[in-house]
Amino acid sequence: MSHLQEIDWYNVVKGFLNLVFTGSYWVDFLNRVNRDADYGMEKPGAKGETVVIEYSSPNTNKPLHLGHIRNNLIGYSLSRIMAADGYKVIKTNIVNDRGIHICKSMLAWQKWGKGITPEKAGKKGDFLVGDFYVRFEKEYRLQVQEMINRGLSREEAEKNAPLLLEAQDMLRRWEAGDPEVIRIWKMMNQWVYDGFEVTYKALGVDFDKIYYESDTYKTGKQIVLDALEKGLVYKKEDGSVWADLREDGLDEKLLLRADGTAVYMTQDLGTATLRYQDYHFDRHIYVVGNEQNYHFQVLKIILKKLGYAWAGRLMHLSYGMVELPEGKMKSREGKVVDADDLIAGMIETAREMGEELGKLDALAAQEKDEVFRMIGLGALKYFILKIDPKKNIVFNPRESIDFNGNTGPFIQYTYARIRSVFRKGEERGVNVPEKLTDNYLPNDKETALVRLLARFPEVRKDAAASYSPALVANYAYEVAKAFNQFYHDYSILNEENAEARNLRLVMTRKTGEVLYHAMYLLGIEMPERM
RNA sequence: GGACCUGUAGCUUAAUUGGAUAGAGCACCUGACUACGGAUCAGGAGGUUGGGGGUUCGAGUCCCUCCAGGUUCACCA
Repeated sequence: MSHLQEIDWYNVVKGFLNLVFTGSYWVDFLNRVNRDADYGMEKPGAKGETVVIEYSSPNTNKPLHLGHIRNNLIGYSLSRIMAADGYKVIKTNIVNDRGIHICKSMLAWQKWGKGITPEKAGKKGDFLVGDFYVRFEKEYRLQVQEMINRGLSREEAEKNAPLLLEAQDMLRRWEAGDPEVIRIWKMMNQWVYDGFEVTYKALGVDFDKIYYESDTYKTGKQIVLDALEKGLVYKKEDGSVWADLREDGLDEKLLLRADGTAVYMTQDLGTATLRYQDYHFDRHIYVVGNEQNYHFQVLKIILKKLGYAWAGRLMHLSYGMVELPEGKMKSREGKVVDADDLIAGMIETAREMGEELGKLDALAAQEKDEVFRMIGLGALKYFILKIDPKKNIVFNPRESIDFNGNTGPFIQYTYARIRSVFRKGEERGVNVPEKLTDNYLPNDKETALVRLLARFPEVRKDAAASYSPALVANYAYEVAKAFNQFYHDYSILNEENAEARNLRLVMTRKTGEVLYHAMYLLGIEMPERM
């Protein structure tokens, strides 16, 4: 033990061997990483493997809500974490633009819309379409109740309400290519896309490739028909097509309806195979809520049954639901935390707090807006991402999201402080040294910070291996906290001992870089001042 | 009913994957700048890790069982 010069001393407590690194070990570490501005980050693609990450996956019949925000943030963060782990990453989205849900909105618009458009209504298109979805649901409920009053059972009524039959008929006409149905469908979907675009942009997420269910279901149908020909799946008397999963301990699974139309599973079979053709991925991660665990279990089994060797490369990152204190969010009943509102509200809160602190009064209005936007979004994103993805979140809209403590703004603030130090340093002509000597060895607070910095690559790797942005978020907090503790007790620029000042300069710059990158991995921007 | 997930301080949560006295933040109380930024820092109080068994040197973590909550088992997506 004594011949290892990196070890200062050791002791044994309750069967544990404690090794304490020497101060010069940490000086060496800082010298090793000093000039590497991308310390801890791999080059995207360096690994030579491709990972496709699907997230967002909205239905086109309503605006995005808080649940989608969690999905998007996890997916986007994960894409950056995987890229920083050396993967080539393809960010992708499947738009569920087809199906009975959109037909419901279309039908309601046809019946009661009087030709209204987002322009005429002065409303975002996704909200307008969502209104008609709610309207359909309301009228449908009325019809059902009326039928029950006339003596039908609830089940019969729900199944045979004229509005539902009309919507189902519309879906059949859509799949048959009826020009009028297609026209309305295209028009209303476009309204929704335009609305989504605004939300995605506000949230700061994007995609490399977007798939549309209205395309992929055709591939899916073809796959099922081919499998039918090969005898891998079978047809029942009524003409519906099924896969038998009973030897896998599951049930039978419908793949095509009796009328030949596709179901959800059909299009996902198509989407997966199209993506494999497009990217020959080594891994494919679906960021989808845990309510679809069964779906993805079945998807993998069916693909395997159909002979696709890459079925084993599909992973489902199953995250928990976001609920309200009164229970699950329900779009149909309008009980949701709307994404646009939440984002705007966070930015507004950041503005109020910022104006009150008054630190940015010297900045132009536009610059201030930009900072408040970063802080509001930083608070929201960090709040969501610091929680283990697989846990459910209960979000109480009446309790505001914190800006102090273990929060995004705390970390942003720490970064702004660091930037401020270097701005001041430049004014005074202080430079960060190329190399440190070990004439000055780090004190306790400095050592605590540096050893945290040394853990960054490992934390980043763990986050990639376990698909967990939360690890990065909590790590960033620890670093920021350790820095603030050090910063409170010691001077950097004002330190008179040049050796000590140099070590602090190197360490502080590295802290700034690590915080910046860690937050980058979460998709959170860092302001130069706040 | 079957399958899967979750349960840690009033609230939000962490725990190096089986390791040391379960660690933070919010809220509550008490303190700290003529300093490079107080959205900060220091301290106090707050825990039978849902209950009970078991596995072993050692369990918040693994196994069994019960309790509570959630999801799913659709010719919805």
